[in-house]
Amino acid sequence: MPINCKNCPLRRHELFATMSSDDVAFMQDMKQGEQHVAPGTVVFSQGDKPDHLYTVLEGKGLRHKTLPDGRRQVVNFVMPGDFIGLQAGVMGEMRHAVEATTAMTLCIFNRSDLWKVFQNNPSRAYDLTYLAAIEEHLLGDALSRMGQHGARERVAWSLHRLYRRDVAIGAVAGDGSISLPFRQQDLADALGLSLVHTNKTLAQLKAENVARWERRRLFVHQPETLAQIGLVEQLQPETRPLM
Amino acid sequence: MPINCKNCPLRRHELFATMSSDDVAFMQDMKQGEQHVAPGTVVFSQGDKPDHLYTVLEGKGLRHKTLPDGRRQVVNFVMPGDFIGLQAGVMGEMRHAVEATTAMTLCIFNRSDLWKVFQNNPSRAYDLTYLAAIEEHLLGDALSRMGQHGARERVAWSLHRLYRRDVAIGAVAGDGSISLPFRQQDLADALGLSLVHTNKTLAQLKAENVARWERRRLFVHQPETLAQIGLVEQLQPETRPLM
DNA sequence: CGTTGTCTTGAATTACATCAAGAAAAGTGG
DNA sequence: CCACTTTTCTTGATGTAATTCAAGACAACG
Repeated sequence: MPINCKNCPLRRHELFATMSSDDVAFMQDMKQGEQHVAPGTVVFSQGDKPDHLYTVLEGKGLRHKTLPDGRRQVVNFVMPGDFIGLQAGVMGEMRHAVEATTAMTLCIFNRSDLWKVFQNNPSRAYDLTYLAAIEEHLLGDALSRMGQHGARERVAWSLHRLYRRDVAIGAVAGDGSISLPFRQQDLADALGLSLVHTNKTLAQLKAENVARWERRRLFVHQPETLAQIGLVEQLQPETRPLM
Repeated sequence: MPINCKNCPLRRHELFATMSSDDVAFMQDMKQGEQHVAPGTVVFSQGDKPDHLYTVLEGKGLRHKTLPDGRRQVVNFVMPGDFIGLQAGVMGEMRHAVEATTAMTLCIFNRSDLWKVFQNNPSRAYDLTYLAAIEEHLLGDALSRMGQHGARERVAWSLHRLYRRDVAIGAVAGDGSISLPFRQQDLADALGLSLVHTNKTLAQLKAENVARWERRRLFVHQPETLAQIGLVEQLQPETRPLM
């Protein structure tokens, strides 16, 4: 029994921009159902021209690019509320892969309906552009970190970002930890670091009692120390559209 | 005397997707005029909430981010045909600065008209999303290069990309060179390298007679050697919307 | 023609990668 | 539930690509 958009639990969080009830109804109408995928499932492959686009309702995953020489860059981590496949929807094909790390629940949309959004619902069309712009902004940020900062800053920055996002959707356990179901190799591939060096940097943050990542869970003991190390600027809480 | 969109010289190039004459008329109607800016002009500052958006008709520039610690990341190079300010248009404020390196001619649009595009012209609205998606793709690519490759690969990749783009718009001089009016420091900041190392890498490519960059002009003597070094995959010629 | 910005080159230093090998988890099948 | 295998994590030692420092040459500019 799929969730009704009106009651979508994600919508409650402040992270997501409020929608008019018309827009909610519109989305409900476009929603084709839900899909559950197992951990490790490749939702999109690089080069895919998929028929469906998805909003992530539950679970976490990775976006990554495979380069001509076989190396892998993790472009982003996929979190609940993310809309995936827009790039292919608009450009024709996926330029990166999306892989589920945990089990995921996906809200299904038809790619062919994308055009109808632009024709019939300007405000939702605007939100699609908004989403693409946010993605661009996030990547620009990541690029800057990679280009200008060292391993310690990068690791702290990345952990901080993952933590903030989960806090924003209330995905914090009683012990204050969040789910971080990735391998150190994934973080290394995201930050352009070697596995070994990533490991040593994480060990350092742990020894300083700033943050501890083990058993697929991240404990941030000193959030703003982490922010300091990661050179995170004071940012007004951002909101983003939810499709 | 501003250019009429119908006769816009940029539109002729295959790089840019063809537009219906209705869309051309629509753009013409939105066009507020043209602006000429001198080299060094800051078109947008980071944090700006500008009233205007622009299409670059002539000239080149830089998009860059200033980080909390003062370091600078060049996020992209701005070329004729690029649409700038969309991020602020949709997100409210610029997350990076845009600076003219040469004199530039800009086609002016009102930010307040952006919403009208979504309301009245679905196909142009779609193109805006397309542009944002392309930007995202380019940044993802850049991120991958930075994360996974060494200085030689990065420099070659970047030069190749700049070269390809200018070839696509026919901006190649009789001697086969293109205009590359940046400092080595700018390239270094784009690639996350030090000025010194960037310089030495360029010197190496020059010694190998692959490419030579001097006096603000780039000569690519061996395009596909450059592509090889830069690990550029065979890509079908992409087209992009022109606003 | 001096002043300033950009480029160039060499030498010293360092942050990070690579190599190697063992320890701890996490799966897998009986 | 326990052996067995595989994956992931951890740590030390060594190597190297790229940074930083320093100083001079060249261009551009007023």
